[in-house]
Amino acid sequence: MVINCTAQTERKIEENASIMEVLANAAVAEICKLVDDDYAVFRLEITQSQKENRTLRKKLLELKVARELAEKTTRERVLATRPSRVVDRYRRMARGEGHYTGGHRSFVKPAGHNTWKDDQPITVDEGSGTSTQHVIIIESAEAAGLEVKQERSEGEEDPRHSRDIQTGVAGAPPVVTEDPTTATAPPRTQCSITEVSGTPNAVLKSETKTLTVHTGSDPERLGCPPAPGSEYLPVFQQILKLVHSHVDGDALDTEVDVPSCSYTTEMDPGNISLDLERQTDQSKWDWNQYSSSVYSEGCLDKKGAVIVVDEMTVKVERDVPPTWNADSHLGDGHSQGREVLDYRESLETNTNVTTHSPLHALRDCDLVSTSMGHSNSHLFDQVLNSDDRAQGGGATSGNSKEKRFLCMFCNKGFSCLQKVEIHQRVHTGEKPYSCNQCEKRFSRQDHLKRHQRVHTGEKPYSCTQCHMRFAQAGHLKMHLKVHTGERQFACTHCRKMFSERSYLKIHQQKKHSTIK
DNA sequence: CTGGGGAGGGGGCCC
DNA sequence: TGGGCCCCCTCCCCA
Repeated sequence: MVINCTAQTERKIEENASIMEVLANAAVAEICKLVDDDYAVFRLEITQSQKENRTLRKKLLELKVARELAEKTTRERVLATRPSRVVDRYRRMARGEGHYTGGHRSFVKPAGHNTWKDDQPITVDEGSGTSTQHVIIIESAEAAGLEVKQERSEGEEDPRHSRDIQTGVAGAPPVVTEDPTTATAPPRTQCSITEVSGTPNAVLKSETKTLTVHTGSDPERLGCPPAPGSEYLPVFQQILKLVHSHVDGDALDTEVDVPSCSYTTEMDPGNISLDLERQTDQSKWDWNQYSSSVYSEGCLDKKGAVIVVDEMTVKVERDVPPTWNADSHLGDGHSQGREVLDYRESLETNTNVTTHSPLHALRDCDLVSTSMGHSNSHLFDQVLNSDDRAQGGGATSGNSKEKRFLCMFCNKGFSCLQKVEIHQRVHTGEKPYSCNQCEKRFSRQDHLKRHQRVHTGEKPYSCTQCHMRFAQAGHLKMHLKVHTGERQFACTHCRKMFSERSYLKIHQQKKHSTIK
Protein backbone atom coordinates (compact mmCIF):
# COMPACT_ATOMS: atom_id res chain seq x y z
CA MET A 1 0.00 0.00 0.00
CA VAL A 2 2.68 2.32 1.05
CA ILE A 3 4.83 1.27 -1.83
CA ASN A 4 2.03 1.97 -4.28
CA CYS A 5 1.53 5.43 -2.89
CA THR A 6 5.18 6.17 -3.18
CA ALA A 7 5.32 4.96 -6.73
CA GLN A 8 2.33 7.10 -7.69
CA THR A 9 3.88 10.11 -6.11
CA GLU A 10 7.10 9.60 -7.98
CA ARG A 11 5.27 9.32 -11.23
CA LYS A 12 3.38 12.50 -10.60
CA ILE A 13 6.57 14.24 -9.79
CA GLU A 14 8.14 13.03 -12.99
CA GLU A 15 5.14 14.13 -14.96
CA ASN A 16 5.19 17.56 -13.39
CA ALA A 17 8.88 17.86 -14.04
CA SER A 18 8.45 17.00 -17.65
CA ILE A 19 5.59 19.45 -17.96
CA MET A 20 7.64 22.21 -16.37
CA GLU A 21 10.51 21.46 -18.65
CA VAL A 22 8.32 21.72 -21.65
CA LEU A 23 6.84 24.97 -20.40
CA ALA A 24 10.26 26.36 -19.64
CA ASN A 25 11.53 25.45 -23.05
CA ALA A 26 8.51 27.06 -24.62
CA ALA A 27 9.04 30.22 -22.59
CA VAL A 28 12.69 30.39 -23.51
CA ALA A 29 11.85 29.88 -27.11
CA GLU A 30 9.29 32.63 -26.97
CA ILE A 31 11.71 34.99 -25.29
CA CYS A 32 14.35 34.19 -27.84
CA LYS A 33 11.89 34.82 -30.60
CA LEU A 34 10.94 38.16 -29.14
CA VAL A 35 14.56 39.14 -28.72
CA ASP A 36 15.35 38.12 -32.22
CA ASP A 37 12.46 40.10 -33.57
CA ASP A 38 13.40 43.18 -31.59
CA TYR A 39 16.99 42.77 -32.51
CA ALA A 40 16.08 42.60 -36.14
CA VAL A 41 14.07 45.78 -35.82
CA PHE A 42 16.85 47.37 -33.92
CA ARG A 43 19.39 46.37 -36.48
CA LEU A 44 17.18 47.77 -39.14
CA GLU A 45 16.91 51.06 -37.31
CA ILE A 46 20.63 51.14 -36.74
CA THR A 47 21.27 50.56 -40.37
CA GLN A 48 18.89 53.32 -41.34
CA SER A 49 20.48 55.66 -38.83
CA GLN A 50 23.88 54.85 -40.15
CA LYS A 51 22.73 55.61 -43.63
CA GLU A 52 21.29 58.92 -42.48
CA ASN A 53 24.47 59.71 -40.63
CA ARG A 54 26.53 59.09 -43.69
CA THR A 55 24.28 61.30 -45.75
CA LEU A 56 24.35 64.08 -43.18
CA ARG A 57 28.08 63.81 -42.81
CA LYS A 58 28.49 64.16 -46.48
CA LYS A 59 26.25 67.20 -46.57
CA LEU A 60 28.08 68.70 -43.65
CA LEU A 61 31.36 68.26 -45.39
CA GLU A 62 30.02 69.94 -48.46
CA LEU A 63 28.67 72.82 -46.44
CA LYS A 64 31.93 73.19 -44.64
CA VAL A 65 33.88 73.32 -47.84
CA ALA A 66 31.49 75.83 -49.31
CA ARG A 67 31.64 77.94 -46.18
CA GLU A 68 35.38 77.97 -46.09
CA LEU A 69 35.49 78.97 -49.69
CA ALA A 70 33.06 81.80 -49.12
CA GLU A 71 34.95 82.90 -46.06
CA LYS A 72 38.22 82.88 -47.83
CA THR A 73 36.79 84.88 -50.67
CA THR A 74 35.37 87.44 -48.29
CA ARG A 75 38.61 87.78 -46.42
CA GLU A 76 40.52 88.27 -49.59
CA ARG A 77 38.13 90.94 -50.71
CA VAL A 78 38.29 92.74 -47.41
CA LEU A 79 42.02 92.58 -47.30
CA ALA A 80 42.19 93.78 -50.85
CA THR A 81 40.07 96.82 -50.08
CA ARG A 82 41.33 97.77 -46.64
CA PRO A 83 44.34 95.71 -45.83
CA SER A 84 45.53 97.44 -42.71
CA ARG A 85 42.30 98.63 -41.24
CA VAL A 86 41.92 96.07 -38.56
CA VAL A 87 45.55 96.08 -37.64
CA ASP A 88 45.60 99.83 -37.37
CA ARG A 89 42.54 99.74 -35.23
CA TYR A 90 44.10 97.28 -32.88
CA ARG A 91 47.18 99.38 -32.69
CA ARG A 92 45.24 102.51 -31.96
CA MET A 93 43.25 100.87 -29.27
CA ALA A 94 46.35 99.35 -27.82
CA ARG A 95 47.67 102.84 -27.46
CA GLY A 96 44.52 103.83 -25.68
CA GLU A 97 43.30 105.92 -28.53
CA GLY A 98 39.84 105.99 -29.82
CA HIS A 99 38.45 109.30 -28.80
CA TYR A 100 35.55 110.86 -30.45
CA THR A 101 36.69 111.67 -33.84
CA GLY A 102 33.41 111.96 -35.53
CA GLY A 103 32.48 108.37 -35.39
CA HIS A 104 31.84 106.06 -32.61
CA ARG A 105 32.80 102.59 -31.89
CA SER A 106 31.59 99.42 -30.52
CA PHE A 107 33.10 96.78 -28.45
CA VAL A 108 32.42 93.28 -29.42
CA LYS A 109 32.53 90.79 -26.70
CA PRO A 110 33.16 87.21 -27.52
CA ALA A 111 30.12 85.65 -26.13
CA GLY A 112 30.12 82.51 -24.24
CA HIS A 113 32.63 83.90 -21.86
CA ASN A 114 31.98 85.72 -18.75
CA THR A 115 35.35 87.24 -18.55
CA TRP A 116 37.70 88.67 -21.02
CA LYS A 117 40.99 87.04 -21.23
CA ASP A 118 44.16 88.63 -22.22
CA ASP A 119 44.49 86.49 -25.22
CA GLN A 120 40.95 86.93 -26.23
CA PRO A 121 40.35 88.77 -29.41
CA ILE A 122 38.65 92.09 -28.98
CA THR A 123 37.35 93.78 -32.00
CA VAL A 124 36.74 97.46 -31.85
CA ASP A 125 34.98 99.24 -34.58
CA GLU A 126 35.33 102.93 -34.86
CA GLY A 127 32.81 104.23 -37.22
CA SER A 128 34.46 106.51 -39.61
CA GLY A 129 31.44 108.68 -40.02
CA THR A 130 31.47 107.99 -43.71
CA SER A 131 29.32 105.70 -45.66
CA THR A 132 31.59 102.82 -44.95
CA GLN A 133 29.94 100.27 -42.81
CA HIS A 134 31.79 97.67 -40.89
CA VAL A 135 30.51 94.50 -39.53
CA ILE A 136 32.71 92.82 -37.06
CA ILE A 137 31.82 89.44 -35.85
CA ILE A 138 33.57 87.38 -33.32
CA GLU A 139 32.51 83.90 -32.76
CA SER A 140 33.93 82.18 -29.83
CA ALA A 141 33.24 78.55 -29.58
CA GLU A 142 34.30 77.62 -26.17
CA ALA A 143 34.26 73.92 -26.50
CA ALA A 144 35.59 73.58 -29.95
CA GLY A 145 38.01 76.43 -29.71
CA LEU A 146 36.59 77.59 -32.95
CA GLU A 147 36.91 81.20 -33.78
CA VAL A 148 35.68 82.99 -36.79
CA LYS A 149 36.18 86.65 -37.32
CA GLN A 150 34.66 88.63 -40.07
CA GLU A 151 34.84 92.17 -41.16
CA ARG A 152 33.52 93.67 -44.28
CA SER A 153 32.38 96.90 -45.60
CA GLU A 154 28.99 97.98 -46.66
CA GLY A 155 29.40 97.29 -50.29
CA GLU A 156 30.26 93.73 -49.53
CA GLU A 157 27.68 93.27 -46.92
CA ASP A 158 25.48 90.35 -47.45
CA PRO A 159 23.10 90.05 -44.58
CA ARG A 160 22.31 86.52 -45.42
CA HIS A 161 25.92 85.63 -45.48
CA SER A 162 26.43 87.45 -42.27
CA ARG A 163 24.00 85.17 -40.66
CA ASP A 164 25.40 82.21 -42.40
CA ILE A 165 28.72 82.80 -40.92
CA GLN A 166 27.18 82.87 -37.54
CA THR A 167 24.81 80.06 -37.66
CA GLY A 168 25.52 78.08 -40.69
CA VAL A 169 21.90 78.41 -41.63
CA ALA A 170 21.21 79.92 -44.95
CA GLY A 171 18.38 82.04 -46.10
CA ALA A 172 17.50 83.83 -42.91
CA PRO A 173 16.63 87.47 -43.41
CA PRO A 174 18.61 90.02 -41.44
CA VAL A 175 15.77 91.23 -39.35
CA VAL A 176 15.08 91.36 -35.71
CA THR A 177 14.68 87.84 -34.67
CA GLU A 178 14.43 86.46 -31.28
CA ASP A 179 13.78 82.83 -31.12
CA PRO A 180 12.47 81.92 -27.73
CA THR A 181 13.38 78.34 -28.24
CA THR A 182 16.99 79.20 -28.64
CA ALA A 183 16.94 81.24 -25.51
CA THR A 184 16.64 78.08 -23.56
CA ALA A 185 19.55 76.44 -25.23
CA PRO A 186 22.43 75.27 -23.10
CA PRO A 187 24.44 78.21 -21.93
CA ARG A 188 27.78 77.08 -23.09
CA THR A 189 27.02 77.16 -26.71
CA GLN A 190 28.79 79.11 -29.29
CA CYS A 191 27.76 82.71 -29.12
CA SER A 192 28.67 85.97 -30.64
CA ILE A 193 27.67 89.53 -30.15
CA THR A 194 28.10 91.80 -33.04
CA GLU A 195 27.42 95.44 -33.18
CA VAL A 196 27.50 97.49 -36.28
CA SER A 197 28.43 100.98 -35.43
CA GLY A 198 28.96 104.26 -37.05
CA THR A 199 26.29 103.38 -39.46
CA PRO A 200 22.55 103.41 -39.66
CA ASN A 201 22.15 100.15 -37.92
CA ALA A 202 23.65 97.89 -35.42
CA VAL A 203 23.44 94.22 -35.08
CA LEU A 204 23.60 92.05 -32.09
CA LYS A 205 24.01 88.43 -32.78
CA SER A 206 24.26 85.38 -30.76
CA GLU A 207 25.15 81.99 -31.95
CA THR A 208 21.71 80.61 -31.60
CA LYS A 209 20.00 83.63 -32.99
CA THR A 210 20.54 86.86 -34.75
CA LEU A 211 19.54 89.95 -32.94
CA THR A 212 19.46 92.97 -35.12
CA VAL A 213 19.19 96.24 -33.33
CA HIS A 214 18.60 99.22 -35.44
CA THR A 215 20.07 102.14 -33.74
CA GLY A 216 20.44 104.49 -36.56
CA SER A 217 18.36 107.03 -38.27
CA ASP A 218 17.40 104.93 -41.17
CA PRO A 219 13.68 105.57 -41.29
CA GLU A 220 12.95 102.37 -43.05
CA ARG A 221 14.55 100.35 -40.37
CA LEU A 222 13.94 102.44 -37.42
CA GLY A 223 10.97 104.58 -38.07
CA CYS A 224 12.33 107.26 -35.85
CA PRO A 225 15.37 107.83 -33.73
CA PRO A 226 15.26 106.06 -30.46
CA ALA A 227 14.38 108.84 -28.20
CA PRO A 228 14.53 108.27 -24.50
CA GLY A 229 11.62 106.27 -23.36
CA SER A 230 10.70 105.20 -26.83
CA GLU A 231 9.59 101.73 -27.55
CA TYR A 232 12.94 100.97 -28.94
CA LEU A 233 14.60 101.03 -25.63
CA PRO A 234 12.95 98.15 -23.88
CA VAL A 235 13.37 96.09 -26.97
CA PHE A 236 17.06 96.51 -26.88
CA GLN A 237 17.07 96.00 -23.18
CA GLN A 238 15.25 92.78 -23.63
CA ILE A 239 17.64 91.70 -26.27
CA LEU A 240 20.57 92.51 -24.16
CA LYS A 241 19.05 90.72 -21.28
CA LEU A 242 18.54 87.75 -23.45
CA VAL A 243 22.09 87.76 -24.62
CA HIS A 244 23.21 88.49 -21.16
CA SER A 245 21.47 85.54 -19.70
CA HIS A 246 22.60 83.51 -22.58
CA VAL A 247 26.22 84.20 -22.43
CA ASP A 248 27.40 82.10 -19.61
CA GLY A 249 25.14 80.18 -17.45
CA ASP A 250 27.74 79.80 -14.80
CA ALA A 251 28.18 83.36 -13.89
CA LEU A 252 25.66 85.39 -15.72
CA ASP A 253 22.53 83.53 -15.20
CA THR A 254 21.62 85.74 -12.34
CA GLU A 255 22.08 89.41 -12.29
CA VAL A 256 22.53 89.31 -8.60
CA ASP A 257 25.71 87.43 -8.92
CA VAL A 258 27.17 89.68 -11.47
CA PRO A 259 25.83 93.10 -10.84
CA SER A 260 26.26 95.77 -13.39
CA CYS A 261 29.00 93.98 -15.10
CA SER A 262 27.05 92.82 -18.04
CA TYR A 263 26.90 95.74 -20.35
CA THR A 264 27.42 98.62 -18.07
CA THR A 265 31.13 98.54 -18.19
CA GLU A 266 33.43 100.53 -20.26
CA MET A 267 37.10 100.18 -20.23
CA ASP A 268 40.08 99.74 -22.25
CA PRO A 269 38.99 97.59 -25.11
CA GLY A 270 41.86 95.34 -24.61
CA ASN A 271 40.74 94.64 -21.17
CA ILE A 272 37.04 94.57 -21.37
CA SER A 273 35.72 92.31 -18.77
CA LEU A 274 32.37 91.24 -17.69
CA ASP A 275 33.72 90.05 -14.47
CA LEU A 276 33.80 92.41 -11.59
CA GLU A 277 37.07 91.34 -10.19
CA ARG A 278 38.68 91.45 -13.54
CA GLN A 279 37.22 94.84 -14.12
CA THR A 280 38.90 96.23 -11.14
CA ASP A 281 42.15 94.71 -12.17
CA GLN A 282 42.30 96.29 -15.50
CA SER A 283 44.98 98.79 -15.98
CA LYS A 284 43.09 101.16 -18.15
CA TRP A 285 39.53 102.18 -18.49
CA ASP A 286 37.86 104.76 -20.53
CA TRP A 287 34.52 104.96 -18.96
CA ASN A 288 33.25 107.94 -20.78
CA GLN A 289 33.94 106.68 -24.21
CA TYR A 290 32.10 103.52 -23.82
CA SER A 291 29.22 104.99 -21.98
CA SER A 292 28.86 107.52 -24.67
CA SER A 293 29.08 105.11 -27.47
CA VAL A 294 26.97 102.42 -26.01
CA TYR A 295 24.78 104.08 -23.48
CA SER A 296 24.14 107.46 -24.85
CA GLU A 297 20.43 107.58 -24.52
CA GLY A 298 18.63 110.74 -25.15
CA CYS A 299 21.45 112.21 -27.09
CA LEU A 300 21.47 111.37 -30.69
CA ASP A 301 24.60 112.06 -32.43
CA LYS A 302 24.59 112.98 -36.03
CA LYS A 303 24.50 109.40 -37.05
CA GLY A 304 21.68 108.76 -34.70
CA ALA A 305 23.27 105.76 -33.14
CA VAL A 306 21.82 105.47 -29.72
CA ILE A 307 21.63 102.52 -27.46
CA VAL A 308 20.24 102.53 -23.99
CA VAL A 309 20.54 99.93 -21.37
CA ASP A 310 18.99 101.80 -18.54
CA GLU A 311 16.55 99.25 -17.41
CA MET A 312 19.07 96.56 -17.18
CA THR A 313 21.57 98.55 -15.32
CA VAL A 314 19.00 99.84 -12.91
CA LYS A 315 17.73 96.39 -12.38
CA VAL A 316 21.18 95.45 -11.41
CA GLU A 317 21.13 98.20 -8.90
CA ARG A 318 17.97 96.88 -7.45
CA ASP A 319 19.80 93.79 -6.55
CA VAL A 320 22.14 95.58 -4.30
CA PRO A 321 22.44 93.42 -1.29
CA PRO A 322 20.45 94.86 1.54
CA THR A 323 23.54 94.96 3.61
CA TRP A 324 25.33 97.21 1.25
CA ASN A 325 25.12 100.72 2.43
CA ALA A 326 27.36 103.15 4.08
CA ASP A 327 26.68 101.59 7.41
CA SER A 328 27.90 98.19 6.61
CA HIS A 329 30.46 99.26 4.17
CA LEU A 330 32.24 101.77 6.21
CA GLY A 331 31.30 100.50 9.51
CA ASP A 332 30.83 103.67 11.39
CA GLY A 333 27.15 104.17 10.90
CA HIS A 334 25.47 107.50 10.89
CA SER A 335 24.61 108.29 14.38
CA GLN A 336 25.84 111.80 14.17
CA GLY A 337 22.62 113.35 13.17
CA ARG A 338 23.62 113.16 9.56
CA GLU A 339 21.78 111.60 6.75
CA VAL A 340 22.70 109.22 4.05
CA LEU A 341 21.09 109.53 0.72
CA ASP A 342 20.02 106.06 -0.04
CA TYR A 343 20.57 105.84 -3.69
CA ARG A 344 19.09 102.44 -3.98
CA GLU A 345 15.67 103.87 -3.54
CA SER A 346 16.11 106.45 -6.22
CA LEU A 347 17.53 103.91 -8.53
CA GLU A 348 14.59 101.71 -8.05
CA THR A 349 12.25 104.42 -9.06
CA ASN A 350 14.33 106.10 -11.66
CA THR A 351 14.60 103.93 -14.68
CA ASN A 352 16.46 106.53 -16.62
CA VAL A 353 19.53 106.30 -14.55
CA THR A 354 22.55 105.07 -16.32
CA THR A 355 24.87 103.41 -13.96
CA HIS A 356 28.17 102.52 -15.35
CA SER A 357 30.78 103.73 -13.07
CA PRO A 358 33.78 101.66 -12.28
CA LEU A 359 33.25 102.46 -8.69
CA HIS A 360 29.78 101.32 -9.01
CA ALA A 361 31.12 98.00 -9.95
CA LEU A 362 33.17 97.99 -6.83
CA ARG A 363 30.36 98.10 -4.45
CA ASP A 364 30.44 94.42 -3.83
CA CYS A 365 34.15 94.29 -3.66
CA ASP A 366 36.55 95.08 -0.97
CA LEU A 367 37.19 98.73 -1.41
CA VAL A 368 40.53 98.51 0.26
CA SER A 369 41.96 95.42 -1.23
CA THR A 370 40.68 95.90 -4.72
CA SER A 371 43.47 96.73 -7.04
CA MET A 372 42.72 99.26 -9.67
CA GLY A 373 44.33 100.57 -12.73
CA HIS A 374 45.71 103.97 -13.11
CA SER A 375 42.62 105.74 -14.22
CA ASN A 376 40.56 104.02 -11.68
CA SER A 377 42.91 104.65 -8.91
CA HIS A 378 42.86 108.24 -9.82
CA LEU A 379 39.14 108.32 -9.69
CA PHE A 380 39.17 106.27 -6.59
CA ASP A 381 41.57 108.61 -4.93
CA GLN A 382 39.48 111.51 -5.88
CA VAL A 383 36.53 109.94 -4.28
CA LEU A 384 38.05 108.54 -1.17
CA ASN A 385 40.96 110.78 -0.55
CA SER A 386 39.61 114.08 -1.58
CA ASP A 387 39.87 115.11 2.03
CA ASP A 388 43.58 114.90 1.72
CA ARG A 389 43.78 117.44 -0.96
CA ALA A 390 45.86 120.39 -0.10
CA GLN A 391 43.69 122.58 -2.20
CA GLY A 392 40.21 122.45 -3.44
CA GLY A 393 39.07 120.99 -0.22
CA GLY A 394 37.05 117.86 0.20
CA ALA A 395 33.59 118.12 1.44
CA THR A 396 34.56 116.98 4.87
CA SER A 397 37.47 119.25 5.20
CA GLY A 398 37.17 122.12 7.55
CA ASN A 399 34.12 123.99 6.57
CA SER A 400 31.71 126.24 8.34
CA LYS A 401 28.66 124.51 6.93
CA GLU A 402 27.44 121.40 8.56
CA LYS A 403 27.73 118.34 6.38
CA ARG A 404 24.43 116.79 7.14
CA PHE A 405 24.11 114.71 4.03
CA LEU A 406 26.34 111.72 3.72
CA CYS A 407 27.17 109.87 0.58
CA MET A 408 26.00 106.33 0.95
CA PHE A 409 28.94 105.13 -1.05
CA CYS A 410 31.90 106.84 0.54
CA ASN A 411 30.39 108.45 3.60
CA LYS A 412 31.51 111.86 2.54
CA GLY A 413 29.46 114.68 3.95
CA PHE A 414 27.78 117.46 2.05
CA SER A 415 25.89 120.52 3.06
CA CYS A 416 22.80 119.93 1.03
CA LEU A 417 20.95 117.14 -0.64
CA GLN A 418 21.64 118.33 -4.14
CA LYS A 419 25.34 118.26 -3.58
CA VAL A 420 25.34 114.74 -2.34
CA GLU A 421 23.09 113.68 -5.16
CA ILE A 422 25.52 115.11 -7.65
CA HIS A 423 28.43 113.64 -5.82
CA GLN A 424 26.94 110.18 -5.79
CA ARG A 425 26.92 110.22 -9.53
CA VAL A 426 30.62 109.69 -9.18
CA HIS A 427 29.79 106.29 -7.81
CA THR A 428 26.73 105.44 -9.80
CA GLY A 429 27.99 106.71 -13.10
CA GLU A 430 24.74 108.47 -13.75
CA LYS A 431 25.15 111.06 -16.45
CA PRO A 432 21.84 112.70 -17.02
CA TYR A 433 23.09 115.54 -19.17
CA SER A 434 23.84 114.75 -22.75
CA CYS A 435 25.30 116.95 -25.39
CA ASN A 436 23.09 117.46 -28.39
CA GLN A 437 26.12 117.99 -30.59
CA CYS A 438 27.88 114.79 -29.79
CA GLU A 439 27.30 111.66 -27.84
CA LYS A 440 29.04 112.76 -24.72
CA ARG A 441 27.26 112.66 -21.44
CA PHE A 442 27.92 114.43 -18.21
CA SER A 443 26.96 114.05 -14.65
CA ARG A 444 26.59 117.77 -14.13
CA GLN A 445 24.84 120.43 -16.05
CA ASP A 446 27.63 122.92 -15.72
CA HIS A 447 30.05 120.41 -17.10
CA LEU A 448 27.81 119.95 -20.08
CA LYS A 449 27.61 123.66 -20.52
CA ARG A 450 31.34 123.94 -20.33
CA HIS A 451 31.74 121.09 -22.75
CA GLN A 452 29.45 122.67 -25.29
CA ARG A 453 31.93 125.46 -25.68
CA VAL A 454 33.94 122.92 -27.59
CA HIS A 455 31.24 122.95 -30.22
CA THR A 456 30.38 126.59 -30.11
CA GLY A 457 33.97 127.74 -29.99
CA GLU A 458 33.12 130.09 -27.19
CA LYS A 459 36.17 131.16 -25.23
CA PRO A 460 35.03 133.64 -22.65
CA TYR A 461 38.34 133.90 -20.86
CA SER A 462 40.81 136.10 -22.63
CA CYS A 463 44.34 136.89 -21.69
CA THR A 464 45.01 140.53 -21.03
CA GLN A 465 48.63 140.09 -22.03
CA CYS A 466 48.11 138.48 -25.40
CA HIS A 467 45.47 137.48 -27.83
CA MET A 468 44.91 134.08 -26.33
CA ARG A 469 41.44 133.11 -25.31
CA PHE A 470 40.35 130.14 -23.30
CA ALA A 471 37.23 128.21 -22.70
CA GLN A 472 38.04 127.54 -19.09
CA ALA A 473 39.10 129.94 -16.44
CA GLY A 474 41.66 127.55 -15.15
CA HIS A 475 43.33 127.43 -18.49
CA LEU A 476 43.64 131.17 -18.57
CA LYS A 477 45.07 131.12 -15.11
CA MET A 478 47.60 128.58 -16.17
CA HIS A 479 48.38 130.50 -19.27
CA LEU A 480 49.05 133.66 -17.33
CA LYS A 481 52.00 131.96 -15.78
CA VAL A 482 53.60 132.04 -19.19
CA HIS A 483 53.65 135.79 -18.95
CA THR A 484 54.51 136.07 -15.31
CA GLY A 485 57.12 133.34 -15.47
CA GLU A 486 55.72 132.07 -12.25
CA ARG A 487 57.15 128.77 -11.24
CA GLN A 488 56.02 128.00 -7.80
CA PHE A 489 56.43 124.25 -7.83
CA ALA A 490 59.93 123.21 -6.97
CA CYS A 491 61.32 119.75 -7.08
CA THR A 492 62.56 118.81 -3.65
CA HIS A 493 65.31 116.72 -5.17
CA CYS A 494 66.84 118.88 -7.82
CA ARG A 495 65.39 122.30 -7.02
CA LYS A 496 64.04 122.54 -10.50
CA MET A 497 61.07 124.83 -10.74
CA PHE A 498 57.85 124.19 -12.56
CA SER A 499 54.84 126.28 -13.26
CA GLU A 500 52.39 123.49 -12.66
CA ARG A 501 52.08 120.83 -10.06
CA SER A 502 51.41 118.26 -12.72
CA TYR A 503 54.65 119.13 -14.47
CA LEU A 504 56.51 118.71 -11.23
CA LYS A 505 54.79 115.43 -10.67
CA ILE A 506 55.75 114.16 -14.09
CA HIS A 507 59.27 115.33 -13.55
CA GLN A 508 59.54 113.55 -10.25
CA GLN A 509 58.05 110.43 -11.66
CA LYS A 510 60.57 110.36 -14.44
CA LYS A 511 63.65 111.60 -12.69
CA HIS A 512 63.25 110.68 -9.08
CA SER A 513 60.38 108.21 -8.94
CA THR A 514 59.26 109.67 -5.67
CA ILE A 515 55.64 109.63 -6.54
CA LYS A 516 53.88 106.41 -7.14
C1' DC B 1 59.54 119.94 -21.01
C1' DT B 2 55.95 123.12 -22.11
C1' DG B 3 51.56 124.70 -23.14
C1' DG B 4 46.82 124.11 -24.76
C1' DG B 5 42.65 121.82 -24.17
C1' DG B 6 38.99 118.60 -22.34
C1' DA B 7 37.09 116.90 -18.47
C1' DG B 8 36.03 115.32 -13.35
C1' DG B 9 34.97 116.80 -8.90
C1' DG B 10 34.29 120.04 -4.81
C1' DG B 11 32.77 124.34 -2.89
C1' DG B 12 30.59 128.79 -2.72
C1' DC B 13 27.31 132.29 -4.05
C1' DC B 14 22.91 133.97 -5.52
C1' DC B 15 18.06 133.71 -6.35
C1' DT C 1 16.55 124.11 0.68
C1' DG C 2 17.09 123.46 -4.22
C1' DG C 3 18.79 124.80 -8.57
C1' DG C 4 21.85 127.18 -11.43
C1' DC C 5 26.06 128.98 -12.09
C1' DC C 6 30.71 129.90 -11.42
C1' DC C 7 35.35 129.30 -9.67
C1' DC C 8 38.84 126.40 -8.38
C1' DC C 9 41.90 122.45 -8.43
C1' DT C 10 43.32 118.57 -10.60
C1' DC C 11 44.29 115.14 -14.01
C1' DC C 12 45.06 113.47 -18.50
C1' DC C 13 46.06 113.76 -23.34
C1' DC C 14 48.30 115.63 -27.15
C1' DA C 15 51.23 118.45 -30.06
